[in-house]
Amino acid sequence: MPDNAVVEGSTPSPRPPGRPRSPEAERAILDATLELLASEGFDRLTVEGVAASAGVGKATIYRRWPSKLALVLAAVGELSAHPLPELTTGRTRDDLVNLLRHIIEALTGTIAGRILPGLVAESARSPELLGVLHDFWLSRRGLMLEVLRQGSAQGDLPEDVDHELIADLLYGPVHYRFLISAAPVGPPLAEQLVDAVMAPWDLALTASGSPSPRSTGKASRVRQTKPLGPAKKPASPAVGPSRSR
Amino acid sequence: MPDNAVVEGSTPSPRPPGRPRSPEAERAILDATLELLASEGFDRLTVEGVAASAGVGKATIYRRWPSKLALVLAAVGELSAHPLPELTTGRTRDDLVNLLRHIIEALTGTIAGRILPGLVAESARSPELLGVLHDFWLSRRGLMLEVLRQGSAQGDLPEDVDHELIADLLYGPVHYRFLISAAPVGPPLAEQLVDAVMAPWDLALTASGSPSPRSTGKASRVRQTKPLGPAKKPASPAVGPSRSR
DNA sequence: ACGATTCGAAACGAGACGGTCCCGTTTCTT
DNA sequence: AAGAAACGGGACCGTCTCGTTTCGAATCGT
Repeated sequence: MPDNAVVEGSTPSPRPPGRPRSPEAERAILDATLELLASEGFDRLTVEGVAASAGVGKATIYRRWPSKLALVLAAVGELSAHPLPELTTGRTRDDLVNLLRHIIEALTGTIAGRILPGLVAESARSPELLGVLHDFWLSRRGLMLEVLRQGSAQGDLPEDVDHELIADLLYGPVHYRFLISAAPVGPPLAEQLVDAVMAPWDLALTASGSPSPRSTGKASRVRQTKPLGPAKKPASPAVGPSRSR
Repeated sequence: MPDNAVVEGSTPSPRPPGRPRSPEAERAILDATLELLASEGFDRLTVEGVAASAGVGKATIYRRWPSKLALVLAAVGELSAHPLPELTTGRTRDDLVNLLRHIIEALTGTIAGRILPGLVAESARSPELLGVLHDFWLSRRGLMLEVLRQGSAQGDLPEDVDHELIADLLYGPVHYRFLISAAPVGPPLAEQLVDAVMAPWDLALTASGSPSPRSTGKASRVRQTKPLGPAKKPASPAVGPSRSR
């Protein structure tokens, strides 16, 4: 009978007696879980390691989450609550670039990116984890699809284009370079991709006689697609911070 | 210096005494390793499991490979030796579609696709595994880059286009859908991607002054994409992307 | 002040794993 | 025929991990 945990929200205020659970401990546990998830991966992550890294006892963890999987799900679920980018500048190209920059920043600049590879592997085996990850992706992808629809409505993109395919055309290379190829992934990639996908359509649209007032000015801007990527820098985030024993 | 396994063939004929190692056992071990790698992932794969699944004693495994990692590396390395697609039809679009179909088939129809997620996670932690995987990708990607260069030379693609970026535009969505999104990945995706990337360029090229008219209507389905002039001889002298360590 | 409940720390049993070793048997070379 | 090495099978060891339990101290509401 170890659980019967916290069921707040609907109940008024039962005010359970005794010492309340420490919010700091909870934060430390979740943060340590994410950190170890990034450095060790799901399989190599151990509850003892989380406890030691968070400076808490193992019992403190098991008092809150019944298993390692539940703990990881809670920690990863927190990532989905991260703020989504503000956009809606109205200009299709800029919105797409911002959206891509945002995901690139998330991949290369936050823990989410370091956790992703391990989660991809585990999600193939755990439906619950797959669901949590899917929420994360769908919330991002939804915005892009909205921008694409808006772009079609504004004449920046053809109307009959497959928005899902365009979204994959933009998101795919980012994740491909990040996960599989060791090619560098940086903010310039966002513009390169958007230009590569939009610029030819722009030319085709303007040339085929459907001039939209906005696309004309933009075509000139888009005209100069980024020159070839100059160099490749070794992106090796390999870190081996904590060697336990 | 992972293994140093059987290096026969070059040596004259020392003829080691005793019973030779069984080739069947070696095959069974490697096959079982790939199968368990697919179903369990790297971390959950156990040498005992491989031995049991292969109908072999554990010692038989350790007699050949010194560690679990070496065994996995050998098994994965075998995948890199898989045959690459015959292409060089000379028609850029068809070559690209074939190339994409080939990788889609490899992902969805062979063990390679089932072991990929787990390997992606582990490769972030094991440089050796990363190298083996990289050989696998580079051998494929090299072919695509060659087709793209040929396409630029034939006028099917702009000359100043970033071939690396185009390759990522084609390969990225495939792996993105396969690994992250749960979207279906099937042979039709190959044509969709190639058309989405090439068709607008086609229109842009024709509209920007190329005298050869073709595919006037909607560009979403560019069926017949014949090269402009007489098909230039492919002149692909011994396509040799053979990366061998 | 008091009891309830938390806290960090430590230990526990059960089980899995990697890797080694030994067994009796089989298959090869000399 | 003899020896050498590989074979499948399994016992074994040290280590690790999980999840539970116990402990004294700290902290809260009443």
